[in-house]
Amino acid sequence: MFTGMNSNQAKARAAILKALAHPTRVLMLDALSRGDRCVNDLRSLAAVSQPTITHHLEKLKKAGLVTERRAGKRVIHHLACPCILEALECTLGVLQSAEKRQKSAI
Amino acid sequence: MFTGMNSNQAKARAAILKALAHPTRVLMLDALSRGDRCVNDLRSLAAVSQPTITHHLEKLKKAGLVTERRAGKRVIHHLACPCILEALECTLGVLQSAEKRQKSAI
DNA sequence: TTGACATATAGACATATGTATATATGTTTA
DNA sequence: TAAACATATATACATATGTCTATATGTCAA
Repeated sequence: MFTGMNSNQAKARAAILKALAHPTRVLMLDALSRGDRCVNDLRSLAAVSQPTITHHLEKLKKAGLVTERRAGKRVIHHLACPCILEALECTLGVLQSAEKRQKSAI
Repeated sequence: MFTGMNSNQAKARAAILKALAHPTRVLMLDALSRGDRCVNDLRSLAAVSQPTITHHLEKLKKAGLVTERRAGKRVIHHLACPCILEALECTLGVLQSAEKRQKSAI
């Protein structure tokens, strides 16, 4: 009998997806996909305070998506797992098929 | 100048990722990837009440991930956008690379 | 048409999340 | 070493989320 994914696997996967599931964090990962950034660089992506950016980075680090290193005054953040960009990418498919459904419904 | 993803794109993508980002919903999507299911079938995946399952399905429907049709007493749910399974799949890569990091840290 | 079954809705509630302000810590440079 | 800059931590708070129980609605079958 094939029972599919188990509860622990689902929990682990959901935890990673949760780390992605915020507009600001999506923007941060997108930026990091094009190069490493310090906190201040990332801050310019969204209209939120510096502690809020730090907080979002904390979540990404805990999920294993981002690593950091200090370089002088700055703390540089790096995309630890570029494979996660596929998850970002594949949301596009959902948006497009939703669009298609809307058009055909006219 | 290349500015990457914009705020609206990020919001739309995050909304879809948010719909995925719960253990029960991950289990439901995994089950639906192997065939259509009614609410009661899906209920057996997790130890939660029927209204809670209905609530999770509502979120998946709003995100455009799932569609439904009535068949007699049952309401059958269908994976509208199988491409979203790639997002589930790619979390595996993150988990594995986290595992690898832990081992090398010993 | 009544009873049984399947699903949806309403309402309540505890916890999680995202945000800000104020402040502390760490690092460089004058 | 003092000032300036970059980041982190503490705290508070409003809103979102996940869950339940109770109840309503929809559908079939006797």
